[in-house]
Amino acid sequence: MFKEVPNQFDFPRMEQEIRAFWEASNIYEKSLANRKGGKPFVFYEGPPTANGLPHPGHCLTRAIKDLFPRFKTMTGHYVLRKGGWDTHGLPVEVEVCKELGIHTKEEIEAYGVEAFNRKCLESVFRYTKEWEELTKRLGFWVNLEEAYVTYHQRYIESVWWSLKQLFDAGLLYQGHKIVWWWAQGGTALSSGEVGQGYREVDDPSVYVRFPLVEDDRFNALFAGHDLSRDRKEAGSADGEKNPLADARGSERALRVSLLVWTTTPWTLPSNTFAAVRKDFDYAIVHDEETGERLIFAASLVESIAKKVKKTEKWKVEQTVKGSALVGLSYRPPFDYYRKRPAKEIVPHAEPGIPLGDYKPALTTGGTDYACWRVLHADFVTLDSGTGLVHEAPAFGEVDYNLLQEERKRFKNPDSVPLLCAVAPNGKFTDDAPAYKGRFVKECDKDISRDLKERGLLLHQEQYRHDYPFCWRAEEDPLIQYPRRSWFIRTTQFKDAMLENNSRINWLPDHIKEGRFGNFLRDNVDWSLSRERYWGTPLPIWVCDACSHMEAIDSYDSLVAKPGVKGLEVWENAKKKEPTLSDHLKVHKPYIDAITYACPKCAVPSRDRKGAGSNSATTNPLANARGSDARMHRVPEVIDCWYDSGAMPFAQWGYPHKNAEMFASQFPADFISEALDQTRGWFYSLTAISTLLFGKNGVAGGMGKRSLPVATREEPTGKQSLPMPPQDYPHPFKNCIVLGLLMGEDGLKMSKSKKNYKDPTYIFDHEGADAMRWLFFSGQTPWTSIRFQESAIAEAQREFLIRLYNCYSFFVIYANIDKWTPNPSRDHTQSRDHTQSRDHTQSRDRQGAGSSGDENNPLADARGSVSELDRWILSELAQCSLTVHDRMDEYDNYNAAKSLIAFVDALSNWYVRRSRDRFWKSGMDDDKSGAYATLHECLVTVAKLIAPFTPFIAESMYQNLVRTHDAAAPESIHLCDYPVTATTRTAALSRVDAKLNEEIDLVRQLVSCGRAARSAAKLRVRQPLAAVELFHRAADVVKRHEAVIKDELNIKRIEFKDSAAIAEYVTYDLKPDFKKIGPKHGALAPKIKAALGAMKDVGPLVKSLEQSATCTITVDGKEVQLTTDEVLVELHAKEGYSAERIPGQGILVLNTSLTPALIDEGMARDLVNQVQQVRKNLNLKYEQRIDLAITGDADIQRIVSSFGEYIMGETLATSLLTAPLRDTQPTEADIEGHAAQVFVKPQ
RNA sequence: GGGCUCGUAGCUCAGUUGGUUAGAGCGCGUCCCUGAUAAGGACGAGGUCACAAGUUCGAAUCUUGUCGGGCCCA
Repeated sequence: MFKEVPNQFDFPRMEQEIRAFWEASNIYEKSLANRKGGKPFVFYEGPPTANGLPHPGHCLTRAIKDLFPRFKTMTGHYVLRKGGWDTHGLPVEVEVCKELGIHTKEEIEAYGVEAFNRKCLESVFRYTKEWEELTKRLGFWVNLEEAYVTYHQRYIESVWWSLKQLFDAGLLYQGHKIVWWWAQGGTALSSGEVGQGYREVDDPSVYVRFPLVEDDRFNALFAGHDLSRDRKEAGSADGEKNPLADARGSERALRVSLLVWTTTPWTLPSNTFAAVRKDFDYAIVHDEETGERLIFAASLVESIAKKVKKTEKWKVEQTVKGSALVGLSYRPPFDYYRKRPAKEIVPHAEPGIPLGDYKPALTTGGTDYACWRVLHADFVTLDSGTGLVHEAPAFGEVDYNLLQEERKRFKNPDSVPLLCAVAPNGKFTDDAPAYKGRFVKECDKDISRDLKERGLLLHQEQYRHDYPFCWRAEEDPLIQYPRRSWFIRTTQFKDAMLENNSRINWLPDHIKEGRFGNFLRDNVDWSLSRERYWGTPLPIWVCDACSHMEAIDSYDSLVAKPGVKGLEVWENAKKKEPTLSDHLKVHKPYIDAITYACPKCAVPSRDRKGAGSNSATTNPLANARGSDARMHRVPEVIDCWYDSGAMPFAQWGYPHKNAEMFASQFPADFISEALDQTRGWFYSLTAISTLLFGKNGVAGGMGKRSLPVATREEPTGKQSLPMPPQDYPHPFKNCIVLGLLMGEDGLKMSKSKKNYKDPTYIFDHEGADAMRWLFFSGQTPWTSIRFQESAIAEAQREFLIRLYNCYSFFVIYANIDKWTPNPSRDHTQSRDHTQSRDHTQSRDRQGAGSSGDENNPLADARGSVSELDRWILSELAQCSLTVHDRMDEYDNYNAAKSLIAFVDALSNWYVRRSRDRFWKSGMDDDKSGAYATLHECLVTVAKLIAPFTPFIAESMYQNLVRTHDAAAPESIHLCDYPVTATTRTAALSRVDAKLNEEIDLVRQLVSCGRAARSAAKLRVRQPLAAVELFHRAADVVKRHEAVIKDELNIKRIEFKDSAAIAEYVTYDLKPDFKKIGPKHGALAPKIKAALGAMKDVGPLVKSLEQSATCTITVDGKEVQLTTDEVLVELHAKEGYSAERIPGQGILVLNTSLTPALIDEGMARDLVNQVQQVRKNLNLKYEQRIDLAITGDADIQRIVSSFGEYIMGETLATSLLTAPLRDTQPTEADIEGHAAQVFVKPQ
């Protein structure tokens, strides 16, 4: 017996029971052990942070992360699923700060970094329980017990190792990064924080003259202009001597100025360049009044002339492209830097030259001014300003990038200085003596006044725009400001990363060239360091005397350094509080306390040449003799994205341990995260892997084979470290980029709006399977969908409940008939791998399952004579193949569609058509064939959906298989998938494509028949004499005549030939554009029109039928069309209950009724009424009854003539036409005749 | 401001290398069926495929622009 399946099915409760079973029986562990030795399928878990509660979005990622590993496991792969947690970073610090009620770095330091980081450690696992519960209820199988944790010492040491590789290869360097800086608080703000603080304000907006300097370029540009005459005029207007004239340039040139616009006057003292766009048009405007010439964007001349009331005086003398301006040299608005000796600003500059005249060497030969030139920049626009942009690279990120680009032109990039007259506290430094000590924003007005007095200010106005302020000190404007920062030279690997990317299978594929590809093409060096507290400490130690630097790759190697000191800080803390996590010792502040002797300073100076930078042989005593210079760690921690991107090796502690494990689990076959991770995890994985293990990678690339071992100071193991594969792609081959989940209202999910249901609520109401099924089947995974409870319930109805109904139907009748499956069925078919160890449970049955045919225990199903059985099994085989093939391509959406279509066919055709077979009494071959077939379908579908909806699949399997076969695998998740790579061919042979096509046609034909009935308003219970049918595939229809008659409740099908059908139909001819389009071109629509305009297409149809061609006249030309170029459509003539059947056919309903047919219809109505009564009485399906029906003479007649039929259908053992005693009758209306139905259970 | 992406029926989503009649489910309406009943079936209404221009014999599909949503970066 099968376990009864309740009508009121409780999915959530079933799921909890299944989960308990899995946990009690260690099914997940067994599913791994079962595949040990199988081909590995490598999955990487992108670590979530557990310091916040999981939300529905995490359900989607965790569901898809579960789907493919389960599928791969069932197809024979060994799929390790190591969990992971991301535990570092600003979000954690922010949480702790909230808890402590503090904000700033000063407050954190006042609280104590030691105590603060301990708080962070406590905080990161605050919601672990919730995460674990979510993971388990969702059915996500992942090893959380051995999850990697980014703050663990072992993990951090792997990260250190990788950073040391980069450092030693010169890929880790210090530079500047322009950050949004809260000057009063002395801290940088994250982009999220900056975003919160934007406010609309009025700032001064100034139009400033940058007078040009006379040089070759200037003279070339102004060769045709007579500037001397203007000088005289100008001289008389402005005074005798131009105060700006000096060595560089002449007064002649100073009469021509660039017109530059800015809303931050305070950045002008630090001006370094002016930027134009090469392809814009610039006007040289001559002021006929003053004689001066201004250069700015041609399209803005009119509007700016209006502003300064020069519409009459300004004349455009010439228009040039921006490219003609590039290279021009100008006089900056302030002299502070220009007049200072270059050597003060650029240490390697030769002495005695002012910065204004400093011309360092170019890589291409020759020299150029270091500062105050016109450059090209893409970001210049004409939306506002003058088309000429003032560049102070210290105070803008794009401006800084421009500086970096410019530096590349010079032999020594540092020749171009980063001018910054502002201190970190937001006040001017000595570099701008006039404003020294004043907050920059407060100097705007004075700067404008100064410019005006010196004749440099053309115009000034107020400009309203959005500007960020500090979110915790609303009156403090933020400024962009350069900070020292550590960078990884990722740009050097840009091409390698692009090559790597080109091999990755991205889903959807536009990510490859779109979002991710663009990001790689625009790659800038990775800003690695963070001036924070809770993170992986940057493992670089610097000598306080000579600035020598070393990277450290493990705690042990640090401790082994000569003259190491400061270990006691950690030891004392641990002594004081023995429960302190040992992982903290590699964190701030303990790690910062550790110092050691500088190996360079330690050696007498004459020997220094010989001392390598990472020499471990230096005599530790040398320090005492030579110097007391100490190596201190730099204060920064690293970007936590680096942590997560290092997980391919760091999760195993590689290379300090687990080298083989790493080698066997690299690269990943499959990862998946949401779209917002493109520049996060996807990038950090790709960048780190390419730099370390790519073709020119520093830790495994070609020509660097020794690194993993050689850099270790004390190789502990004797085994050599296996090299990771270098072939791209790595570290992941396939990546599904998920869409983002929106709330019920289509907007971003937000706790305060309460626009989404909590995952737990869904688990309790609809269940995890329902949610998973929606994710997998509702849309492609990269579609951003609304997370709506109703959608989950709907997906559940459409598939899970329909499947459940089939399952329930089977169990009900199989139990009634005491039918049991043949237990010799094999559920573990074959292995994808040959070297597998014995699989004792089913070893002896292996042969039967693997070939999948004659000897197969399914023989009783497959050998069935019933066409219906053969058909559904063929459809089952087709569906299994499709699901396998789609899943193999990571296409869960179309796999699910195929499953939906199959269950629809099973439910709405197979089960419905088979009812009589199950209901008849006794047991014959047909009936047992039907049971075996339905059982086979249900078990196979359960296996097919096991990766999708693992709970209901398990529930069905346990009941359908395990109750009768104790030798079958303990869980469905230990079974083989119905189709695997090795059984694919066998599965293919089980598909009878012709039969599938035929039944498909029959189903369509029946559907048309129903439509015809519906149009004639004839209920299906009313039998009809005949339909008249014309169809090209009449032979197919004839083969399935009985089915069609039964489905349509008709007595006869009359087949008509094409001559007779003309009576019912008209023809419509249409061209097949796909065929005639390329052939006839512009004539195609005219052919259509010509065909449509013909009054009688009969001759054409006849011609097509006889000779497969026909000829029509279009535009006076004869055009020949062949059969496959013309679509012949049939239309029923008015007055017939007729329907057109796809595939060229027509069906006409004969609607005339005879008394006999009416009687039969009423008999069926009576049966229906009796069944209704049975149901109301809650009778068991197999309950026998005594039946009586009373009514008028017509009813009496029908009961007596159809008595046997009625008794058979209603399981009545007697049928009377007089009331039954002690039984309440049920009144029934049979086509207007009153009847009373008496039902008495026996 | 830049990059990417989406915009198709009341709702949620499909739509294969451009082919002239754009689909599914839900919802709605009418009807049917019901010994699977938290079902099932048929039919119907509902779409200027965001808008505009262009390429083409032909555009939901390709190109450009505009508008709107989203993500990422500024």
